[in-house]
Amino acid sequence: MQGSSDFLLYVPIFSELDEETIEKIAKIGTKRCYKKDNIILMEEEDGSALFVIIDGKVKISRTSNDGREVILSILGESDFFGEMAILDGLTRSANAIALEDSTVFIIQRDQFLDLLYKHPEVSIALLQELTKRLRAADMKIKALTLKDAEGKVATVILQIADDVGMIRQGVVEIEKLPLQQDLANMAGTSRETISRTLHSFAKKGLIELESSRLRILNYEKFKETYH
Amino acid sequence: MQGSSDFLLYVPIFSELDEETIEKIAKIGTKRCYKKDNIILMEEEDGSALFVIIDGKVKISRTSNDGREVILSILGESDFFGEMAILDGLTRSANAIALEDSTVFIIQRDQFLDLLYKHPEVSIALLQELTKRLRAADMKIKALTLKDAEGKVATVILQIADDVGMIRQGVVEIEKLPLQQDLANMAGTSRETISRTLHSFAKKGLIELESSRLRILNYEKFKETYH
DNA sequence: TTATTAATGTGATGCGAATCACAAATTTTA
DNA sequence: TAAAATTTGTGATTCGCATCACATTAATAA
Repeated sequence: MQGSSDFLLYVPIFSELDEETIEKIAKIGTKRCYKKDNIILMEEEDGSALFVIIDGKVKISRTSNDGREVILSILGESDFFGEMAILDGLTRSANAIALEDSTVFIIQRDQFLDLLYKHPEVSIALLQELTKRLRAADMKIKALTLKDAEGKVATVILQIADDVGMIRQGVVEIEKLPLQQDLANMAGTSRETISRTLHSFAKKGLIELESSRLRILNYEKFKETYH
Repeated sequence: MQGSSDFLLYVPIFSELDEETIEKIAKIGTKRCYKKDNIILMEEEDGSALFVIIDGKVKISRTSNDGREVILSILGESDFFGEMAILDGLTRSANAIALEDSTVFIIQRDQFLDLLYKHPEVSIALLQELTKRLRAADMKIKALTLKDAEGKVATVILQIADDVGMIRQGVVEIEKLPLQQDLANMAGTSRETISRTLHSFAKKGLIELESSRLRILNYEKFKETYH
């Protein structure tokens, strides 16, 4: 059945595999749908699997005892998660919640480990992906440590732009900016500060806001100013 | 020459390899010494290699334009660094500076990549190590985002305890606590706050301080309180 | 040992941003 | 399309902690 496993081709860690292997992977996994706001997996839960997002958006977060939340990342189509628990066998350290109705492809731990042993190129690709995430995490730590609220907000905007921004002649557009509360949970500031800062950026002519659309008017300059 | 490559046995990513392969690795790399405070590698520098610490301590940090520093980690014997630039080919994102006179073992990029392809078990072990680092990074992001100064300091102390703490009947001892300024750069607070917070912990009976030695009197309770 | 430099302790002050409070606007649903 | 529920905007207030300033102690060099 041609096309049924196409989505796997766009997953970075599988993209180097030949068609036959991709088909095989498609068979060992299962698809599953999650409604908006539903929990895909929970902190401290064990039993592990790799989740590949076929369609939708998923929020990866950690929460404190008193219920406050840090959003570590927002993942979209062909991103994956759940690999950490598979690799080190420890319990999960984060939650995954569907931000919109989402479909995910699930590969169980053993099958995935098997894949790693049989196809070293998957390991290498996975190493590259983890490296990318580690770089992003280090950047975030730097921002949280050294920057003021304005700088933190800018860093989050840039991160989202890198993830889902559309570039059109120097202008980067984010179609559906997350809610201010979510931005706050990503930036480590308050919701009110997000509101004030975005408007201050707009006043300075750095960005343009209309409803949930955000345009970075001069991406290079913005990056330069707040990198 | 027996013993010359012993240090490689304790490096997690090599520990699964047979003696012969270890010997081979020992031959393709070179040793190098760095005096205290010397730069081992610099941000934005390219040309990559894997560095394994044979002896000493190395500080991995990032700096802002105005010279302020975030310490991402402090590494010791048989830890390694430099793998990110190797894996994704991008320029370095951090500095490495010798905190004391240190000896490192250097494997050039190509040789290391070769090793990864020929020995999948190295890849898997490396994946585990990167996962561990990612977990630590996520924890730090959570602490920086959600916790107050006290919580941040506690998190750093716990991290150091995990890295180099000696356990003796429920008491965890850190022999050589980093300087307050370095602790501040790790915790994302000021030097003064480190001083005040440590004394406040001591007053509460949570820790004991004597010169550069720190004892966490009730590790479990401390972890519980500030986790 | 003494002199010099580095690291730490601790009060006083000020500022950035969290929090509170509520109005306005937008989105959802009935 | 109106009503209800979210989400956003924006002032006023509070508070944590960075910063400043300097004394004290510890480490290093002379």
